[in-house]
Amino acid sequence: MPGFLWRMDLITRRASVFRTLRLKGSELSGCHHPFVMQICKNPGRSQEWLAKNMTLNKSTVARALTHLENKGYVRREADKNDKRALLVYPTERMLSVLSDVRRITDEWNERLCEGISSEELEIFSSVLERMKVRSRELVEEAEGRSK
Amino acid sequence: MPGFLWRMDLITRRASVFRTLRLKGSELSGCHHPFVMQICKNPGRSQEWLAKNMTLNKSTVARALTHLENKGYVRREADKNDKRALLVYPTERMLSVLSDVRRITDEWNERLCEGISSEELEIFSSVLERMKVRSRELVEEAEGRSK
DNA sequence: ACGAAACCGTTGCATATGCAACTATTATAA
DNA sequence: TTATAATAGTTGCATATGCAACGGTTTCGT
Repeated sequence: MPGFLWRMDLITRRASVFRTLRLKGSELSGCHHPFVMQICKNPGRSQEWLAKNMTLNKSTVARALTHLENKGYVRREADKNDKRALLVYPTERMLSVLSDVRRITDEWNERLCEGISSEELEIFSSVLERMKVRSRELVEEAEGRSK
Repeated sequence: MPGFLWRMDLITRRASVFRTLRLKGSELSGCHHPFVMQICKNPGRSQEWLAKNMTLNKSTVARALTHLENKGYVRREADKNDKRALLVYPTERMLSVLSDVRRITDEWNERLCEGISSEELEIFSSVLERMKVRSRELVEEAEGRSK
């Protein structure tokens, strides 16, 4: 029972610090890493889709993408079937930094798990996955209730 | 192996959204919750100690405490043994909102765990605790290396 | 004892993020 | 069909957070 919330919060913040330290000199800040991952894994999605799936405000997504577009990391195209939407695609440049992003996050994940048995990790991963799903439900419920 | 980092990041962000929604009308934002918890649990610590233990920049802590002090939630006293340090104490007002903060975070934690067996949660908690410790080591190592 | 280094807090500047209001487009319902 | 509601994106404003530089204090090495 003792506060999963605060412990995850701590670990997450430390992961962010770790990424930032590993990124000195890079043009991309640690905050852009999730965008690199999401956009490369899901090319051609709308900003709205990205905001929902990353649980970020759509204005945050819009501004991050403006920045990434100016730096040449993404391309945005109007959706032909829905003139409201902009579809986001990675450029070659973004694809070329994907491996760096992966390397840093993989290093974090691997070293974070040192000394933990694979059986434990298996269960941990399974629980984390269910919590991820559940967290989405809880937020949607809370959002619905507040309207 | 599949990205613990991003999943924890998502869950953590959703927890933040959840707290914010539950807080409509309150004077304290979701960002202040960790301060309430830490200061009530560890009264009389320095800002530096809080920054280290919350993995926040000391300027962030300083500003949050200025805000909380102005609103009457904390009291800061100069350390008699070290004129550099300010010791932070909760006021009655902060103690009176502690139960609300706990209620919101407890609700999140409990509902996040629905459908997960106590055996699994036991292991999850144990792994999370080790990751918390390890995350601190990794950040300290990365900080040392970057100097 | 003294000078250098480390430590603690503050402040200026920059970025990240959120909320609410707005525009334009699409979908729905009467 | 037309008015209304829902959706997608942008922008102004506010807050949260980080980094670096600074000033005062303490510690350490010589």
